[in-house]
Amino acid sequence: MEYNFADIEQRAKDKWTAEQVYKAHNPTGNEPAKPKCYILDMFPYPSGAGLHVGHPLGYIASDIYARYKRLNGYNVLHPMGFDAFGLPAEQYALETGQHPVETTRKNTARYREQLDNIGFCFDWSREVRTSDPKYYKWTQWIFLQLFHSWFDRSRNKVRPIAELISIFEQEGNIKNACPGDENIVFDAAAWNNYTEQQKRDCLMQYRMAYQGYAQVWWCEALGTVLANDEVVNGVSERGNHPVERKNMRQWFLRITEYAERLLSSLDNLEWSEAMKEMQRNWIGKSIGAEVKFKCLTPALSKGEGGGESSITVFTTRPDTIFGVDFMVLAPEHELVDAITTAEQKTAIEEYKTYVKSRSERERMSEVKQITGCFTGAYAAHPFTGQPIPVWIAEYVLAGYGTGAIMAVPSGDDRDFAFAKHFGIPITNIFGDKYTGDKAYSDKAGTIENSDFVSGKSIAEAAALVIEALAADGRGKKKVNYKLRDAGFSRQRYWGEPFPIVYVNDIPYGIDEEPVKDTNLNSLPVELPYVEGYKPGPEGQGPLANVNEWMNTPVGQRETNTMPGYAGSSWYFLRYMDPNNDTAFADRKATDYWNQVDLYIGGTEHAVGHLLYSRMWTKALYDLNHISFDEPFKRLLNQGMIQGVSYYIGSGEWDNEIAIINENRPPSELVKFDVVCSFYHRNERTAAKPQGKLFHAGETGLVSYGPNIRLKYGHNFVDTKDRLTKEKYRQYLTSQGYADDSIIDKLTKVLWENQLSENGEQYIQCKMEVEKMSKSKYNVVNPDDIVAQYGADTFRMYEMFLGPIDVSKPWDTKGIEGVHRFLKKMWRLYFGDGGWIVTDDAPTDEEYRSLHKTIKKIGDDIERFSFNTSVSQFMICVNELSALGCHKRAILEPLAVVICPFAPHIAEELWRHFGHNGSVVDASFPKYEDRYVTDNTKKYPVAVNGKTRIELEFALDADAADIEKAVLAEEVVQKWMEGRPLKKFIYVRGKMINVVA
RNA sequence: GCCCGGAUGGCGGAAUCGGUAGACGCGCCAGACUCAAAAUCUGGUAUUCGCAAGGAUGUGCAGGUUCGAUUCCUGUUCCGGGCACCA
Repeated sequence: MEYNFADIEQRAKDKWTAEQVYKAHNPTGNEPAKPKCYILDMFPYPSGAGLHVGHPLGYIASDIYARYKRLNGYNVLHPMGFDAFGLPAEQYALETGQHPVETTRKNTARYREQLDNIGFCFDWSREVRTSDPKYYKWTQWIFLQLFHSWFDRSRNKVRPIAELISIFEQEGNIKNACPGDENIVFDAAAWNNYTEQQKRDCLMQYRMAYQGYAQVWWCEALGTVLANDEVVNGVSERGNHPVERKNMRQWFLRITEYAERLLSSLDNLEWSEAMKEMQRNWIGKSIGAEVKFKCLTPALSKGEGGGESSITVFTTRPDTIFGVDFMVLAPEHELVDAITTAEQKTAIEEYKTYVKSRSERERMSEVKQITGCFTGAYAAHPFTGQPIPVWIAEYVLAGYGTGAIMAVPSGDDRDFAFAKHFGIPITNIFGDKYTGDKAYSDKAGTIENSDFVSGKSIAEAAALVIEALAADGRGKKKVNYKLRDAGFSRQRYWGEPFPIVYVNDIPYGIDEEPVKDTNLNSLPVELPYVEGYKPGPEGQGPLANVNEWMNTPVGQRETNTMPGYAGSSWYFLRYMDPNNDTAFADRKATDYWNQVDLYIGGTEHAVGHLLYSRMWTKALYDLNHISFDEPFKRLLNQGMIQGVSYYIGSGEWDNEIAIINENRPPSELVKFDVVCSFYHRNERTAAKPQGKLFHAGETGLVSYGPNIRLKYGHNFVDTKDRLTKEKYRQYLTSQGYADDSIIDKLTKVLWENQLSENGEQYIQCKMEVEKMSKSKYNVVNPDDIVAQYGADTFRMYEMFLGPIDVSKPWDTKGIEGVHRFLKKMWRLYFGDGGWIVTDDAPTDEEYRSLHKTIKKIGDDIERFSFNTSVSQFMICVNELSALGCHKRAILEPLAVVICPFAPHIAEELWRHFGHNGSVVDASFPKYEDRYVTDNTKKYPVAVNGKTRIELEFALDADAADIEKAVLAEEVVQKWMEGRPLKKFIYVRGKMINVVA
């Protein structure tokens, strides 16, 4: 009886669906108490390209873990859903004229089909989609909670804004400094005299969800704001139009208030150190000082305010203050215009224009080219009073620290390079340590040439400087975080609308006066269905075009929408109670399922999604909506599955210039045709003049590199990466080139001189590992693999490829081995005539094979080493086959052990063993110690570290006896070469080393 | 540029706590079965010297610690991910 995976898998799937075996139950109280286990995958964004074999990697891992936990008696929650709002769907809508609702529906259906094909144990009855109004109703609700709350620094938690208002009414903000603007200070009387507008403005500076200003990429030609992704080489990806940074009013989440808690509670999470480190670096806590430098600019001292103006800098090295030779402001710094002298005005304006065209990334990465501009202004050194020149430069970012730095060129590499470049004299404050060739940035030694801190260590000097500055209010100790508040507005259509209405230009939540009593007050605020998604006027989102939606009798609705991470910041809570219409989830459900026990996803979410989710969880915890303040107890990062691309080497097209034009006579431009279809948008091979990307049909000049991409080459090359003439013909046909003359033209340069062993002409292709993506023509669809080999083979092969957390290339060729293994396993159970399992008593050897496997699989699953599990199954089946074992006592437990990996075949075998229920509900077998421990060990015996012989001893043998036996050995004597024994090393169960 | 990873045969990888480097699989080579092919099975397969026995070398590169290093430390090269509006 053959291993007919198609039948087997269909039967298993039908059973699972019919009996709803994967439905997870929230406990009702009178059920037997099972420990819970919440296993979650990062839900996918349903793109139009469908799933490729890389996507399910993490899902298979979580599926194995979920099934294993269930076999071990846990109540398992393992849900799946879709992150369905986002930019790509809108982009696609703009290009094709299909509504995002439609494309999203189609794409999710396709994803669902592909996922179902693989046999996951997801409880689909709990599916969530972030773009479903029933879901985003609660995204909006949580936004309102954040809008209506503030962070109480003294209690280190978020509280309702109503409580802040009563504090203001009684004592002003004396005890609660304003996080949005430290200069806002008022007492109760002042507060009570504020107008409504003034009160709302003030509260906005406290809210966890607030409005402020942020720089965005503005594209005049497209009339829209662009994502970083849509800006390539300084121009818009669509149409190559110029772009610039523009300040716009935006919503933000005040995540910075949580910086310290986000940092400190990392210690309790079972995440990889690397992942925690990335979050720590992102939060970027640094301890230093804030120092005020008085401005010496005449223009300012004459200013109308009359008060002294000063530049505040943040520095992590207050000890180096006597080495300050110049100061640098971010070009966007608010003081720049005020302090710039008349002579420098033009130069400064020019420089600011240049900086507007630069991304933050470019500004931070640039080290070779040093740019900056002198403002003409000077500031006074806080101790010496010496004038210090004030510059602006792109390497200082407005968003970090105070947007201004004190530059110490003798102690900082970048300051040093800047000073050298602009010829600014450098003061040495490190004595002999500073040579003048480069900055001395080591944090060791003493500070010199520095007045009252000369001769002091760095720590002592820093403390003394801060003390001296603090004495008269010119500075103070300061903790700074790199973390910035999260921009929460998008000028887009396909996202959650804000539950905000502007009344007299003041934003109100729809649940508060004066909106509360109108018909606008109910959630969700539904996204209106519109035909077009063109940008609104003046950089507003498309919703600004929908007048009947935007304009209400009470006021105007907010026309921005929420960003992609809004819905994904809390979805793990919704799975616990997905259909609840009166709360985001019932408290009983969230108390029960609690934290996610295991969360699996890619490292690309290290600082975005994972940080925002943690913040939302903390806010909901502080406001007493849930009972835990960290969402993901344990995190596992899966690596990427990369694609394998094949290239045909060719000298002929090297550096050739051709004109792209589809209407040219075919006879002359055959080469170009072929090249173009191979090369389409492939930056590796078609150099893009002037940074341009070519789309089919565009016209321009292209020079070709020496490699041609063989699209989907894995379908054509043989095991030695060779492309035979026949396969090449097939390839051209698949690309729409049926004309043999093309082949002849290409033949001259492409074919190898020698024929293959089979006497065929061939091209030796070059294999390369790249990202698996549609644009690289190397994607492999899991559906094809499942159709050819079955889901069980696919699942096991994905795991067999390598460790879950590292990137590795997909190679379809290797799948045969796993498929052969399953067929071989099948033959333990079935002979030519059918079921051959007997009730014979197993031998000791058979028991050992089984029990070692049970132990290894359990251990491996617990440490997520799934690739070695697959190896162990192979070893076990090889052993049992060699022993001719067809015994129930061995094979029935084996079927259960393999169930997490290959659930379909396990279900089929379970049925043949006569069980009515599903194997999913079986129990994972327990191993017996006596079958997994050995009594003797073959020790490798080394002489001076080199293994020379293997000797077997009992594990409980006496050390002295072993030494005697080893030294008596002829081979050992030979390698000791007559030298006396210096040391005898014996590690029980490991090895023996004789040192002579 | 900064932060975080990774590098082991022709290929994917194993070696779980510093203790026999290359498990398992692919590919390749040889053989069995077959009219033939497929499927299946058996044996071999890091490099190198040697008929063999056996020896030498070998985990990106250069050092270090150790009786012993793929594993720990220092430096370095290359590759991948992230860098705040892709998700």
